[in-house]
Parts: sequence; C-alpha cells; structure tokens
Amino acid sequence: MPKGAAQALLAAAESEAGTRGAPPPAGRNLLFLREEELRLAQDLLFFGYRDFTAGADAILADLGMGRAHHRVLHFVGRWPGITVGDLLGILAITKQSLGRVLTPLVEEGYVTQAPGRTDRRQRLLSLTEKGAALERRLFERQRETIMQAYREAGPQAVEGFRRVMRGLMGEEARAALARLEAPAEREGK
Amino acid sequence: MPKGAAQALLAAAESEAGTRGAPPPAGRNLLFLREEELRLAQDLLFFGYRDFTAGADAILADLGMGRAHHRVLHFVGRWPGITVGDLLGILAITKQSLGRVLTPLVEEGYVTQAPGRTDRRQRLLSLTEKGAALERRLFERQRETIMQAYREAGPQAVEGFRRVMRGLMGEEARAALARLEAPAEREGK
DNA sequence: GAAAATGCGTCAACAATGCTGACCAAATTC
DNA sequence: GAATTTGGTCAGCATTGTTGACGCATTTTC
Repeated sequence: MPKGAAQALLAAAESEAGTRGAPPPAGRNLLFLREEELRLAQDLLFFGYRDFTAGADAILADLGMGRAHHRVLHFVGRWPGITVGDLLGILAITKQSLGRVLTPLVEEGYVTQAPGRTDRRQRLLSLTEKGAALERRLFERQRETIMQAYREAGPQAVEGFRRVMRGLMGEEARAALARLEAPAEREGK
Repeated sequence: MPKGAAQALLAAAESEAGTRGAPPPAGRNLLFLREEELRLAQDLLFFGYRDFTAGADAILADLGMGRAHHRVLHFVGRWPGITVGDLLGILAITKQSLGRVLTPLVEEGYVTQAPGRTDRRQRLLSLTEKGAALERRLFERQRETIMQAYREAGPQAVEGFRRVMRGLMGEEARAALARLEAPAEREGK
C-alpha cells in the first residue's frame, strides 16, 4: 500500500468518523479501507503484545514462573503497600487465581505482607529486595524492547501510541491506571 | 510522594518526549523519569490489550471457544487459502496446539480444507460462510473498541500507535505482517 | 454486645491453551 | 527407491483462568 493511500485512508476515516463533513466518495471502497485499517490494528496488537511479553516470559520460565507472577511483581512494585483487594481489582482475576501465584511469591521471599495499620484484616503487599531485583531484571528486558520501539517511532508517535492505548481501555482500567499514575493518595483515603 | 511531584513528573516526561525543548534538568532525575515513562508503557499494554480482547472473548465463551479459535478465524479470514504450515508460522505455536482448535473448527463447519493444487499434501484453509459470519461478528465487536480509541485519539495518534506497535514486534512478526499486508503473492511463490 | 459484613486464605474441580515427545501416512524431492 | 516434507494424532504435563464452598479474623452495624 503506497504512502499516499494510507494518508487518504486516514483522512477518510477521520471525516467519516465524524468531525468535518465532506461527503465521502465511493463508499464501498471506502468501507473496505476502513475495515482494512481496523484489521491491521488487530494484527498489530496481536504481534506487538506477544513480542513485547516474550522477553520477560523467557526469564520467568527459567525460574518456574509465568506471566501472572510478573504481573504481581509489576503492580506490587508500582504500588507498594497495595492491598490484596486492590490488586485483585487491578488484575481483574479471582482471589483463587491470584492466590496461586501470590502465595508462592510470598513463600519464596519475593513479596512481603504486612497487616494494615487502620484495618488489620488487610495484608499490605510490598516487594522484598529479592522481589525488587527480579522485577527490575524483567523490567530491564522489556525496557529494551520498548525503548527501541520508542526510538524508532519518535516522540510524537509515542504520544499517539499512549492516546490510542488509553482509548482501548475500559472505564475500570482507566480508573486503575489513574490511581497508579497518582501514587499520592494511598494511605489516607 | 506528594501530588505536585507526580504532576511535575508527567510534565517533565512529556517535555522530554519531545516537542518543546526546555533542556531537561538533573540527569539522575531524568533517568527516573524515563523509567516512569517506560513503566507506563507496560501498564498501557497490559490494560489496553486485555480490554481490547475482552469483547470478543465474551462472544467466544458463549460458543465454547477461546481466543485461540479467534486467532485462527482471524488469520484464515485475512489470508484465505493459507497452508497449515504458514498459519503455524504466524501464530508461532506448535502443531498440536493449533490442532486442538483447528480440528474442531473444521468439524463444526467454520473452516474448510482443500488439498493444495501444486502440492497435494497441503491443506489450504479458508472460512466457510458460517466461519466468515462468526469472524465478522467478532470483528464488529472489536471494531467498536478500536474505532472509539482511534476517534478519541485522532488520526495523527493512530499513525504513532502503528509505528510504536510495529517497533515492538520482532523480525519474524514484521515479516509475517508484511506478508499479510501484501496479499498479492499467495499462490505463485 | 450480638449479628452482619468484609478481607483474606484455601480446598476441589474444571477449562483453555501453551508445551514436549513419539509415531504415522501421504506426497514430494533427490 | 530413499529421504524429506507436510500434516495429523495420541499421551502427558504446566500455567492460568474459572465456580463453588468453607473458615477465620476483624471491622462495622444495629
């Protein structure tokens, strides 16, 4: 597909998507282009996500862990002192599924649990040094992948990537992300 | 970390990401900002991909299928007449894993197999009407998600999204994607 | 202060989707 | 005609998700 066509395609998609109102041409062909564009997004997400996770997966496999362990390490590292309930909310899995990876992580000394100060039923989760070290190792691996993609694409593309990815997320994920990005209000509220 | 700091962090990351050029401060701090930026990418990919697939997953669950079935429907639909070997290459899974979803899809009339014309060992895969109908239903569901994200983000962001996602992919995935996007040379080569 | 709700853990069973290893049949290639 | 390639299948295993049902400690509510 020549570059000009891609540009036209974008413009057409945009105009039909609805801001300005230049009446779209042909119609049938335009519909095809739009569909092709969206199918490309499916492809990109499949290949991109798979390869993004591949590096960390390899490290984890050596330790007898899986992607689920990484997620716990990632989000506990991102939000130290998080409660089990909040972690369940972020991951959107069941307590049993989380338990299967969290319990071993605690037993093997990657994660610590501390009783909540205001509510002693809670187990506030944090990474141990060992856990932080592993998380960092996994991060460094993914960092390479992301940095390369960011460098190749350029800063403007990065901003666009962020905007689109945010748009793909549902309400709950956006809320969770907002909380992750504003780590101020943990203890208080 | 006080709220102001988080704001400053985001702003700084933004300015470093690129357009305006106030020279970035400290350096140690700058390294930290870069890391935050990359961790955000991890978050975005996790939440975004999960929610992107959620809609189709729900439809599939009703039919007793999973994401793996969808992938087969998607890529067979995208490349009618694909051989089993090529499909294995695109999905990057084992023959056994593919067989577990492909065989039922054939048996239940979603996918047809035709012996290759030049090489009769091959089974050229295509969607039946039933298969195309299901694939379309799944596509329509994801289309909504993507279209909304694209609309919210704007055409420039879409281009950036594509560039970054491409950058995340490894060599093999890029090659596979290139073949998918240039569906001309199927039979011949 | 008793009752209800909440936070967390656990046992048991099941499903989807990866994997390895082994082996077979048909067709093609050398 | 032997070796290779393409595809299928059986058997077993691991990860990670699911329901459903309890149990315990603690907090909240009446």
